[in-house]
Amino acid sequence: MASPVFAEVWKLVRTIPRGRVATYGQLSQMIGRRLTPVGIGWAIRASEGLPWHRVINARGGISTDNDHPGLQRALLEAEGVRFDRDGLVDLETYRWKGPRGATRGA
DNA sequence: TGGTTGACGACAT
DNA sequence: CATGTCGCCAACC
Repeated sequence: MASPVFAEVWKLVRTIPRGRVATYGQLSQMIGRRLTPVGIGWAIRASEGLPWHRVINARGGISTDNDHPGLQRALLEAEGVRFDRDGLVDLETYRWKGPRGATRGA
């Protein structure tokens, strides 16, 4: 693979529980800021078979609508993630806290 | 080899 | 509150 950081991103994305979401900036910080949010996008885009639909922007909105119109939202809704009228996810509710954040009850 | 763009984010205006 | 600019890492031309 191109870079170990990519693998980290992939592993991290794979760790996101079903019905939960993470932001690009969040993942960027999780890997120690070794990759910028844009880099996260690159890593995910260059991967296959990942739950990429669980990765959204800092506003809780979809940033992949250009590549897959409506797909990401549909996939998330299929997992029980609700969108408001602005098409945004309530990060306070669905934001994934990380691999160790699971220690706390929902 | 160098410059620009991008599945983004935060701050300044 | 909306728009503009810079930062960041990797890919593309």
